[in-house]
Amino acid sequence: MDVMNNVENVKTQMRRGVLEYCILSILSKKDSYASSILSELKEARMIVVEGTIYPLLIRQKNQGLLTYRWEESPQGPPRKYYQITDKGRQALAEMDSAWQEIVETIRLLRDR
Amino acid sequence: MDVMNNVENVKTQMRRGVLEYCILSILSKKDSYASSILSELKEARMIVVEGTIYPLLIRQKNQGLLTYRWEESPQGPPRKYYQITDKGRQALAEMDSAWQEIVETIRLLRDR
DNA sequence: TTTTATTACCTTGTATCACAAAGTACATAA
DNA sequence: TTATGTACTTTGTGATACAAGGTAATAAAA
Repeated sequence: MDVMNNVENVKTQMRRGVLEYCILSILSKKDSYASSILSELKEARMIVVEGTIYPLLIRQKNQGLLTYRWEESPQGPPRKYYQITDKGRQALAEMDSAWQEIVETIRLLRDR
Repeated sequence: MDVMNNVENVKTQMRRGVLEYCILSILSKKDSYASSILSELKEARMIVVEGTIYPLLIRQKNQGLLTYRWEESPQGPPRKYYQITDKGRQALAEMDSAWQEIVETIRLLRDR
C-alpha cells in the first residue's frame, strides 16, 4: 500500500469521526432531507455516500436526536425531511466541546 | 441511550480518526515504545487502550511507516522501540494537510 | 525459594460502521 | 411504455477500537 492509499484511509477515518457532528450541524440550521444533506457535504468536500448517510440518519432518529416528516417534492418521489430535536441540540453542544478539545489536543501534539 | 453516551461514542469515533496521525506525530519527535506512547496520549487526554495501540503499531510497521528495534529496559522486560521511516514522514505530511482541511471544513459548516 | 508486583508485549472475540452495490418506488418526459 | 431523474433502503464486506485475557521478564518482598 502506498502513502496516498494510506492517507486516503486515514481521511476516511477522520471523516467518520465528525460525520454525525456535521449532520447535526446542518440540521441545526434548517430541516433537510438525505439527498440534500449529501450534496451539502459534498460541496464542503466532506465526501460521503448514500449507504453511509441513510443508516446514520436512522440511527440518530432512533437515538432521539432527530425526527422526520414526509413532504411532497416538486419533482420526483416524496422527501423525508429531518428535523433536529432538543436532545439533538444538546448532543450538538456536547460535540462542539468534544471537537474543540480534540483540535486543541492535536495542536499541542503537533506543535510541541 | 442518553446524550452523554452518544457523545462518548462520537468522541471515540473522532479519536479513531486521528489516532494514526497522533502516533506518527509522537514518533516524528523521538523513537518510543508502545507503553510510553500510551502514557503520552493519556496525558494529552487522547484516551486509548493497549488493545488498540499494539495492533495499530503493527499495521503501521507493515505499511512501512515505522521500523522497530528491541532495547533492554532499566527495569522489566525489553522494549520494542519504534522509529518513523521516510515513508512515515511523508504520510505524516499528508495527514497534516488532511487534518487541516477537515478542521477548516468543520469551521465553515459550524460558523455559517 | 517462592510469591507478588511491575512493566511490557500480544491476541481473541465482539460490536460498530463506512462503503460498494444493488434494489425499490415515484414522477415526468420522450 | 420506456427512459430519465430523484429519493429512499438494504445487504454484504472489511476495517478497527475496545474489553478481556494471556505471556513473559525483572526485581522486591515474604
